[in-house]
Amino acid sequence: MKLNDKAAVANALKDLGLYLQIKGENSFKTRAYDIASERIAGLADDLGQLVAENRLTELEGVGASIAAKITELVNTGKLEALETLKHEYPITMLELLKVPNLGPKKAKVLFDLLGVGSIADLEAACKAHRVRDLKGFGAQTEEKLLAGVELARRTGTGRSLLADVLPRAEKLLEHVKQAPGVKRASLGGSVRRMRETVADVDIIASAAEVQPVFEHFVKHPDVREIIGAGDSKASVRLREGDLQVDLRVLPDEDFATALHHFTGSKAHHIKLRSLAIDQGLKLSEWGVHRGDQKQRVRDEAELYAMLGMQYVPPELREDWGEIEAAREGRLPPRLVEARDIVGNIHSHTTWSDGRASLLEMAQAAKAMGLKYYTVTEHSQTSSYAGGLSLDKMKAQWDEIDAVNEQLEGITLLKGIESDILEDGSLDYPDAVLEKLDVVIGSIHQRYSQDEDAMTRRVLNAMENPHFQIWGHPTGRLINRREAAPMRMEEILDKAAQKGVAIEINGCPERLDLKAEHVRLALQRGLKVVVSTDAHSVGELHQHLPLALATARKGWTTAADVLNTRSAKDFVESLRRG
DNA sequence: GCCGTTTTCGGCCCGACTGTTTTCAGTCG
Repeated sequence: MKLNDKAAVANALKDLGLYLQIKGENSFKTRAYDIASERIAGLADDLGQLVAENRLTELEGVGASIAAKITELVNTGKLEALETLKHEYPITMLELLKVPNLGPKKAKVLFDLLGVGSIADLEAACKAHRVRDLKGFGAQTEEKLLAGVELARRTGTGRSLLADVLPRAEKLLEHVKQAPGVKRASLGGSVRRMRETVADVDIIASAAEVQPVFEHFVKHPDVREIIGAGDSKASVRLREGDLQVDLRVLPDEDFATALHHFTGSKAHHIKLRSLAIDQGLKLSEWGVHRGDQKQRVRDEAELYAMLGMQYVPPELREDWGEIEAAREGRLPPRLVEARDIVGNIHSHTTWSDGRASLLEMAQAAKAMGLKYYTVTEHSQTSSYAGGLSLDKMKAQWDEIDAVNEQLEGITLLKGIESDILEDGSLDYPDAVLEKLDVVIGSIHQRYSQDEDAMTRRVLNAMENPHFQIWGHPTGRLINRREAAPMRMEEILDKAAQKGVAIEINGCPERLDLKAEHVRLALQRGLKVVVSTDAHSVGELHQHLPLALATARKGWTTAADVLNTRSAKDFVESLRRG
């Protein structure tokens, strides 16, 4: 069996690393599997091709040994070393590591001495008080592990949608800014890096005195319990969703380096610190030191300048090549920002499955300062979503004309979100499509097609000269539905050849294309649209920042985005051939 | 296990917090 699935290969390597940790392997060895796993997960190239051409070891962090394991995985679908370990331990062994405060060392002791090989085993052992007498454990640890069992069960994957967390995090940040003596405060961690899912919230603040800030922080009504508190860090859990929030408070002179440290990512930092060492510097949350001499760092820009590289925006700090690019001056000078966006792309009204009228949506877009608004209802095959028949579409054109008459300062563009049918054809005759300003083509059903069929379906659609924007390309729903199987590189090559633009859809659970794929598209010279796919006025506001965040994370500049252009330029640049 | 313009062997990012200890190991980010 062939396994050309980056996520599956990355997971196998990660699991292998975890098993080796439990076995007590050298931590640098287990980390090597971790690094390789992340490298594969974020890989731009086609994995099958790298294997076929024997080029895996060209990847940083992949040597002969791991290359052989990846090759085995891709060619056979299995990994002997991992299968052996899976037989050595219960199948549920790795789930134990999801319990807070239980790492590989303690898990090994629990398994070796008590036979604990699952969360259920752990619960039973704790309740029978068999854990507290083990060396290195105690009554408090036993209680913590028992509480951790509850938490691990409740939180499932443990990662929430960015959109669910971001507003709550911003609210807490505002609260922290109000605390006595706070000079500067910012979000950090994966929320600041705009990861599509996040596990917790980090807030970093500067103040002369720490305790008053902590006391103010934990009084927020959203805080359910205090998990821990030291000299510089307080951790709490929120009432809703068990979300953990860590607050660090430091002297203002340490703010920049602390913010940088707690923004991460871990991989970005590990590489950056190695670079610092090469330059005789030591980098940590407590600052930059040359010998015993602490260097003054006022902000993050100064930190990167000190290391002789371009400033790296938080969204880019993933070790996806940004450090090398920053050293060589190849980072985009400025990523796209909210102020660059002048048109709303992709939206639904009560004509199909939206919840606001055309006029209401247009007025809201105008109030946001936008200059144009594309009307793109569902097409006739999506009857479940109120897709427009030909007659209805023509009737809507009259209303669009009327609203255009009525509203000053914003232009409505006539468009459609056409289904890409099973064979790749669009949902209306060419004679209708050619009358529209904007045609988005999206897949809405028959996700079960295999990779070949799905790839052919999209390639066929791109042959249609009226197909202008590929809408929510992979159809994934984060934490709910996998991306449709397709050969993304091949399709993006075709899109580049045909002049099809790619949507970056800002629905919280779509964020589709995702950032890694956005980079692939940009590398091929493709243009993107930053879109809301809004079904209500609220979603116009909520989705745009999420689409922008995804675009930025994919290294997008204003010049790459078509809806930074005037309505006239926008429509003209969509026209093909 | 990976890596290399002082090295093909001997390093590998760094520190806070906690609970267990009586100087430290494990976990976490």
